[in-house]
Amino acid sequence: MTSDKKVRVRFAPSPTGPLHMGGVRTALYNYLFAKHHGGDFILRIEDTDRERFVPGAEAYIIESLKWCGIEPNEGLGFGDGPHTPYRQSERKEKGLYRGYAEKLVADGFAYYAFDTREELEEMRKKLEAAKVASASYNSVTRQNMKNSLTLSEDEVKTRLERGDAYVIRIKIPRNEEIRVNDLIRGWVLVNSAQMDDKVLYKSDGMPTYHLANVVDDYNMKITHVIRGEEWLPSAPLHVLLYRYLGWEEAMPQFAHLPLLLRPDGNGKLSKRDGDRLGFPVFPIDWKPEGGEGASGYREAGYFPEAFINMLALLGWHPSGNQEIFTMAELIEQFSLERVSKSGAKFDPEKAKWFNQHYLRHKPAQEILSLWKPELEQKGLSLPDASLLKICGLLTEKASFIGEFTELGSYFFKAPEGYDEGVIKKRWNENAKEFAALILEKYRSAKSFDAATAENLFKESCSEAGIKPGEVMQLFRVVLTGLPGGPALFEVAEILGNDVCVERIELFLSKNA
RNA sequence: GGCCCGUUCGUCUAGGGGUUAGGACGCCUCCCUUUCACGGAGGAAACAGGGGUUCAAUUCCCCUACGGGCUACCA
Repeated sequence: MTSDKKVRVRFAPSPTGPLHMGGVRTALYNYLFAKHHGGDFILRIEDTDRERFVPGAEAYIIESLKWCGIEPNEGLGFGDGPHTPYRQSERKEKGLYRGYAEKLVADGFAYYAFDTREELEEMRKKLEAAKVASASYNSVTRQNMKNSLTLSEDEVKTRLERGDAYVIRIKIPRNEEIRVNDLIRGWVLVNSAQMDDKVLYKSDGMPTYHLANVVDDYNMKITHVIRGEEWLPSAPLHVLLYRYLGWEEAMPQFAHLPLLLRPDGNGKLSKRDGDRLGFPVFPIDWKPEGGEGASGYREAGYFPEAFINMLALLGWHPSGNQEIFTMAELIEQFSLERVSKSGAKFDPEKAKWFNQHYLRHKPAQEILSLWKPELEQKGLSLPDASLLKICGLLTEKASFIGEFTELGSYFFKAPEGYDEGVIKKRWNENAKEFAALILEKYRSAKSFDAATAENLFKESCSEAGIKPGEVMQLFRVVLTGLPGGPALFEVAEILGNDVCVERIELFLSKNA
């Protein structure tokens, strides 16, 4: 066990595009685990694949984590730290991987392979034609390939000196039981006969994920590797690497997280799902330089707390029935033991519900500050005191602040049309009498608040000889144009009696 | 195909050898309410199938089915 050591975990994405919500969840669980144990959370960029590198992806990852409040205390974009650099391409430049690959060769755990892509392709075709179960470069097939195990020492030397292209492959033993202890799944056993001689060092001079990952985790003193389930099949390879490098004592513990599945059908959630499903799969908007972008939760109007809360519960569950969690509560309660084993499709409806919940529990002042930029942009203004009251009323009707402007349009301007159904049903002789009465009462009101507005309304009703219920909705339509909305007299108070009078007059002018 | 992982309401999940199998979202009904929403009270809704083990299995074991992942000089 490594329990006596300070917990250190890392999130190690590849900058091959925007980080999708599954990646954010992996980062979140790493963060929660680290904080729960008073440990460190590190961000490392695994950019060993030059071909898939996407400009802007790295900045996107950093900004996403910041928006979510998942702040690494060490790593790229977060002040670096004692193990700088945190970008694998830069670590490679410093020669941090090469030596380990050479050492593995020297120790007999790896070898040089000179096969061309065509030769590899040919081998696979042959094996497939022969109906071999796994057409791979392994303990059997390597005997027929061009590598330092089959070539003479002289030829290998000549080829290396001549500068022939080569890779370094791990020499997987022929038949050995490899055991991986996964904190979520328990022991996983794999026979090495099923494994292939994975490339550790590429011909372009870059280490592959497997080598770089193990070397960095060791050097950065990582104690727990928490990553997606797609890595479970290569965990035995990593175990072997720790062993061959002589680091078995320091090997981190593994925890493979269940995958986030596509809500609509089959397969794991992928970056390509973009906006296709009708909701975002990314934390924030992705706007590549030319290419096609995709929308994010931030721009869709989600609060980071809601997004995080929703994500935390997608694959992890506390022992009780609590569903609403602050980050601090998540940190306090999180444990890998309570992470589920099976993949999760997520439900956009529930995400919305979380947002609605957080919206309702936010102070009006904070909501207003979030709404204001849109109001200013659209040239809509009212005194803050009124806006604050409007926020209070609209909060109960909306799931997102983005709905406010439309939902409360009548606070800013007189209705341009009236709900026809209500008028047809309620605009009769009695109503006309009521309208004349309330117009006068509102016009001469000395002070005006919700209670006054309601009292005057009721007086008008009784004087016109009708029940309030008969004209209540009509009156709402007169003031707002709409058949539904927040408490009517609260609305009237915010509008003020002058505006109410104007709107009654406007209505009468159009509906004589 | 091979290897690995998984399978409780539509979805996220709790639970665990004997339970009325619990909660949440969504859906439906009722109450509150001028309306809509909120809130409150209810309701419909699940242990993939087959074999074992056991007095007893949804829970443990095996098989099958289904789902997922991996199978690159990608991560």
